[in-house]
Amino acid sequence: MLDKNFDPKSFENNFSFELEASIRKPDAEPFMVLLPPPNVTGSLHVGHALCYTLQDIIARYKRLRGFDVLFQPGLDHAGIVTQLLVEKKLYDGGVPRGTLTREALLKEIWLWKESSGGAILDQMKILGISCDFSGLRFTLDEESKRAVTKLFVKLYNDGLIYLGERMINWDPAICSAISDLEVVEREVPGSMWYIRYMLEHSNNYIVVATTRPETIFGDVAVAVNPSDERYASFVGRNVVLPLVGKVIPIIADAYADPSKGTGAVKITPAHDFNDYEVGKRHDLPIVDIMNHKGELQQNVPDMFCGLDRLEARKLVISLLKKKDLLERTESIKHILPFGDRSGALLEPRITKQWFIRMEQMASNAVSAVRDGRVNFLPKYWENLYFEWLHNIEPWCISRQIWWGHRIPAWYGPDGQVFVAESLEQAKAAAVKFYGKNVVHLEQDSDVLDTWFSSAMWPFVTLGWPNDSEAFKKFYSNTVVVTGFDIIFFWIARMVMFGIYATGEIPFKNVYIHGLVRDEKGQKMSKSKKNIIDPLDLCAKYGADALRYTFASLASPGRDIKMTDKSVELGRNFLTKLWNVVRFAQMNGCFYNKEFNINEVKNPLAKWIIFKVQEMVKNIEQAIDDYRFDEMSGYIYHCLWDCFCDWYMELIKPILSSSATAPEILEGYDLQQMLLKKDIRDATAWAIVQFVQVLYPITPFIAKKLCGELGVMEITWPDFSGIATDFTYAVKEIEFIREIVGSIRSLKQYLQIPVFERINVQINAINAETYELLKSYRESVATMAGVNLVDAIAGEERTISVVLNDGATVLLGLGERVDISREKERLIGEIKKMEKIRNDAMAKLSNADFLDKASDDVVTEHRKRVDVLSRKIEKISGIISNL
RNA sequence: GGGCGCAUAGCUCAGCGGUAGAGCACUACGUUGACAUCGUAGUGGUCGCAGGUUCGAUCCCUGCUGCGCCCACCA
Repeated sequence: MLDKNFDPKSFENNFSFELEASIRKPDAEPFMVLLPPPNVTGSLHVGHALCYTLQDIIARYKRLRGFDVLFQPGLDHAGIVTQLLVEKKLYDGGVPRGTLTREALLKEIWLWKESSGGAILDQMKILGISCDFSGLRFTLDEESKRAVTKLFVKLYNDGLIYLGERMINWDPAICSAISDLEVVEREVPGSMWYIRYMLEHSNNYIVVATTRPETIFGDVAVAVNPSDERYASFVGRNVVLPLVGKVIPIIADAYADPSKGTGAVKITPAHDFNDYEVGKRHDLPIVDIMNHKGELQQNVPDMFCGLDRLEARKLVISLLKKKDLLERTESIKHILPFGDRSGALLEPRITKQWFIRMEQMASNAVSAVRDGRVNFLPKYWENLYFEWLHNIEPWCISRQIWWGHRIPAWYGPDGQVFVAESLEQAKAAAVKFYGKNVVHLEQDSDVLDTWFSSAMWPFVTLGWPNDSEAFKKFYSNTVVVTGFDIIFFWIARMVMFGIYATGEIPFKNVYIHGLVRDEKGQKMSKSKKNIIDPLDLCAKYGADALRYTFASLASPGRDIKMTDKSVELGRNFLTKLWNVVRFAQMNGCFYNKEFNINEVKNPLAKWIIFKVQEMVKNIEQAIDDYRFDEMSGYIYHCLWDCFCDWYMELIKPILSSSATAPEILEGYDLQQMLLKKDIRDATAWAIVQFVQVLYPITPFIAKKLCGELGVMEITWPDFSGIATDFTYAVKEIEFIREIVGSIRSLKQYLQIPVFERINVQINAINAETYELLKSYRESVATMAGVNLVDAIAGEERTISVVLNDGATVLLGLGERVDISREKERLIGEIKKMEKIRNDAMAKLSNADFLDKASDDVVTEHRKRVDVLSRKIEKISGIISNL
């Protein structure tokens, strides 16, 4: 028997889903849920919890529907994040950064990975994510390494990967190049300094505005706009670079914007993206003044050597002031680039890096979505995808760190590069190239951007480049669920690499869920201290309640504002479920495998079967549309509103009737007994259906209740072979609901105490309805809190309700009826009805409406007018009799 | 500067060319043998604004306003 208190903790820990997740069905249709591998350093935050829950719902649902579901977990080695984390730990333990050799550091990172990496996997189990953990993959495992090397070499041989010397975003904290996507821009306070650049051989000067005075040592020109008349006479002359004394030209270039600063801009090709382009146009020298840590190093006066750029800035300003070359300073707010991982202010730098040419792959990726092979949900996210792919830049894939896939390129003594799958192959290529044996080849020290291997995830996890069975079966038959923030980082790159490497798209559907925000709609962040920990919520409300809440709130395209309290939605619902099952149990409703829907006679049972069937149909549609909110909503309303509030209430008199078991048959009404058995079976049956459709969303309680009910295996409801016509039963119950509802409503309106069971007489419109009422007498009386009588005594005052079919409900009120108030109420009723009726009548008298509106709509309006007219007429009659 | 999304009850959000919905909150009553994590009945909305299309617009179109986001620029 279920406990009186619903306590998820009492059973959630007892269930593990690894086994069922690992079951393969070789002959079944394949379906893959592509789980975004969390960082090996990660722990479960609320965004993961949402994302994984939605995927798990799909995976479990598809399993129930008979698919061979592959839901494979993995971990991402997360190059920069992980290396920074371990270096920090080492630093805290007294090992300064940069003191370990490559091998030693990698050993430390692997040790850390084995001991404390992947904690998130256990947290996923608490949430009930049904991955096949036996198939766990890592983006840096041996198979991935082989695959990454293979793909790199293929890209290189196809001329898509190249080594180039270009300006890139450099992170001086990590001392590595990063890709454009890893740059985050933030507005920060700063200064604009107006500096005098003296004209050569003159006392005249030109004022240049800059936010980066320390780069003055890298200046190679001052640019003005060719159409800027203020400076027309300056073009072609030279200025003396302040603090340096070097002479540089004033050039005319359209890049200089007369409306910005003073209209004259210093050109520092080594340290600014735009200046780099200007320098190329004017064939200017590149004067690099910084090292990899962002310190001024070369081409600067001695006193600046070794100073950090920000320190150098202060010194430059003070010196300029001394020399009276600083005209003025302005405080401004400006947007500067920072590294997304390190948070450091980035430096544009010209370095040698590996790049991938993206145009062709991007164009193929665009086509895949354009022609519908890959679908975004909601569809509008494809705009973002297209926008990025249309303006795509070469992808800088080399990183100057050690934790990651080492670039399979080797250099000969003269710097000649050999890209190959192994040192042996590189050597062979070198021998061929040099025409003799090479003593030593040096492997490129860089590793690949983490996203390079992530982009291969859909096929690497299936065994690519081997021609595996898994690959043939599952590849492309896939959905991926993720947040919009990694559409560029991951989704677009998977499509590009997928098509390039395999010729096929990696997945069919991309479901983009919303962001989980705090109650004010703010992003959760450590600094704002508004983080909600999903594990706390699991501990407080249970994993199922959290999962159910996520499903309910997951409306497409909407962010989710969430607080602890939101989870009460799920908790309350599951409490309701728990209690109704307990009640059924108390009344001897246990799952009967022999229960045959086609043999059900009782209208109540028929009604609930119909409602459940309708619910299941709706759920199936909802989940096909990825409408998790609708899916949970259908279950919620069917269980709570139909099953608990009506069905269970209506059957109570039957369940509590004395008819019990065949062995004490004697003396009891056989009809009653059979009816009771029917109702018990139907009740248990309905509960089992609820539990089954809830299983994808709330697997723990589903398992628990199935155990209680004696259900061996959870399957999806199957309504094939049902020959029952439910129409009449549905009509019956709707009629009963209307009667009970109207009596309740009136009783409260009249402020009649709940415990006072007034007499009620129902005037049926025909014999059929009369019979119907007889069989629901007890239920109606209990639910409405009244005595049903055949006739209310003549002297008693009554008031009436007219039902939709014309039947009348008379409430006997003794002497209490306030006639004028009652008149008022009825007139109010009529007014409401008249408004609706007149609206409909107006439409029906409109020739255009009759002509152009669909037949269904016209018929419906006619019916509306009929029903309302009849009711209005009856009520008018009642009024005039008062 | 370019683009995307959102605007519906006090709050959080569904919905949709044909009588405006849910949950929470609120009000009244209720502890009746499943459930107070509950029940019953209510209150509450000219569906952001202005035009247009349509027999009919909260829904479709255009413009505007407000909020959020993405990309680009930023001497």
